[in-house]
Amino acid sequence: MAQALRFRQAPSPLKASCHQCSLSNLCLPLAVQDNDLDSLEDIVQQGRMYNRGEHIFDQSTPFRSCFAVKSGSVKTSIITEGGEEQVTGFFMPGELVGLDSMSGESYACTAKALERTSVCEFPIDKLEELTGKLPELQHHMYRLMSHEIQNSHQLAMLLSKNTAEERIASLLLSLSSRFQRRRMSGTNFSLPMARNDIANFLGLAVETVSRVFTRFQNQGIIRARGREVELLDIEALQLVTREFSRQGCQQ
Amino acid sequence: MAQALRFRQAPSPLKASCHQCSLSNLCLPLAVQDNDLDSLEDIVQQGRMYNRGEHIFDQSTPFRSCFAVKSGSVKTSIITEGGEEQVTGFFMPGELVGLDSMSGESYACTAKALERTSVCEFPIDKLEELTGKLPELQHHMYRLMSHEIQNSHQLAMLLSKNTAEERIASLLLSLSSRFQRRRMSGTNFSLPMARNDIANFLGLAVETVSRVFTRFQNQGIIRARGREVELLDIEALQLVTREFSRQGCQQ
DNA sequence: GTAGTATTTTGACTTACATCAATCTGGACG
DNA sequence: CGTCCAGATTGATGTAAGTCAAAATACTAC
Repeated sequence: MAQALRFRQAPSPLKASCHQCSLSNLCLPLAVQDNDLDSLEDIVQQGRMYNRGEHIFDQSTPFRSCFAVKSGSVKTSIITEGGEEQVTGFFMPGELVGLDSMSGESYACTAKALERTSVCEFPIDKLEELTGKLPELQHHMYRLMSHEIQNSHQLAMLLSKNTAEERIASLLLSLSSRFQRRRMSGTNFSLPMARNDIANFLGLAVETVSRVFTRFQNQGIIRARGREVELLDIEALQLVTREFSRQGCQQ
Repeated sequence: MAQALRFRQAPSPLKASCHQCSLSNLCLPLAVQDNDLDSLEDIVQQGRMYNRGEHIFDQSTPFRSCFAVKSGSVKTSIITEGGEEQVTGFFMPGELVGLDSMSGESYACTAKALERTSVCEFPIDKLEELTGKLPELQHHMYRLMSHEIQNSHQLAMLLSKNTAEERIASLLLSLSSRFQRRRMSGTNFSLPMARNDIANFLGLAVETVSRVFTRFQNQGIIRARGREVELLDIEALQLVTREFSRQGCQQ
């Protein structure tokens, strides 16, 4: 009952408990010593719940905070002047959203909840202050941002060099390993995003995504019904993603 | 004469002078107060000169340092297992190379001098230590990395949504503004990279790049002879890059 | 349940760019 | 000053994936 009452006042800054969080081995707490965890808790704010489709922030929002996904999932995308959308990433529990926005006044992208989602908020000024005091946390931030650059380069590579099948196989494998990190099934999961988002992210048309899904299904590599996906043959998927480089080798 | 002697011993760690560097308003010194500049100088090492084609580091090199381009220019690329190359960026004087490598033991990419190039080396452990002491420098590092993520997202967008003409126009405009930042001509410059690198970076075939260059030339938008480029009509180029979004608007 | 809308799938046709092949520079070097 | 060879250009042809159109399926809300 007391619990319920606490959640009612969610929009107001509510201290989160990293100590008790099941994601503490994935999220920022991963980088700090137990005795420093308190100082991290001091700056975290328990964010509110977002329903599917709600914006956590968009490109017109002044940049104040980074957000760690606590439950659910988030899609980030850039909206061009012409209204075109480019999905730049999907974020799952334990992952940090907003690292691409630390160089401007406003957020560099729009973040939207793909399902019912909760986040923890890290006000950037407090976070920077803290990373100045905790070298391991600073180091971890550098690592996270660096990793984000690598991810993005990887995506660019996928977009410029790989076929539709290779791109989709890569995405499925990426999702698989991220589910596994959270001790969930890596072969049997529910896609948090629509086909449309997948298509946009991978630089394909929806129709193409759909066709590849059915092709994979016919080949017995996956089983897909709507957003429910089962990876029947992970090795075959891995083979698909490497098909390209293997051919490059032969020449 | 004394000068000449100093440069002879270049390979050994030689303290660089940020105070006297003409790039101090672009590079890391930009972020530090005058009275803290000494501590930055203390950790910088004057790197050696690299001839065109020489590797500054590659994916097998253990990650130790970030490098600021002092003169010349650098190309970074990822080499896949299959030997395929994906160019991930071009770096000009004042820009920092290696930010994508801060999350692993080895460099995440290979950096190659596109012409005769000199760099300043920032050992990462010393740099992290220093950013822990100088909040503005830490802030600047976050900004740089964040900007790198944005750049990369921008590239992904270009690759997944834009035509060959739009991609090339974007690259030309990006180079133009980067030359201008260094108080050089933004309309009349020499491309540091080969057509091949442009093609690879933009996810195109060399032939396509070549064709677009001649098309632009026939339209009177640019004048190009080999690597020498003159932007005759910047507005037209900007128009090309926005062509796409404008059409998106009309629908 | 049923109506209504959004998402996904399937099929027919088109297109921008890749690929293949040949020719044309232009700078390095003896 | 010609020889060489990597890089750049130009042309002809093929194809993966986009676009358009329509049907099928999944959600939502009343």
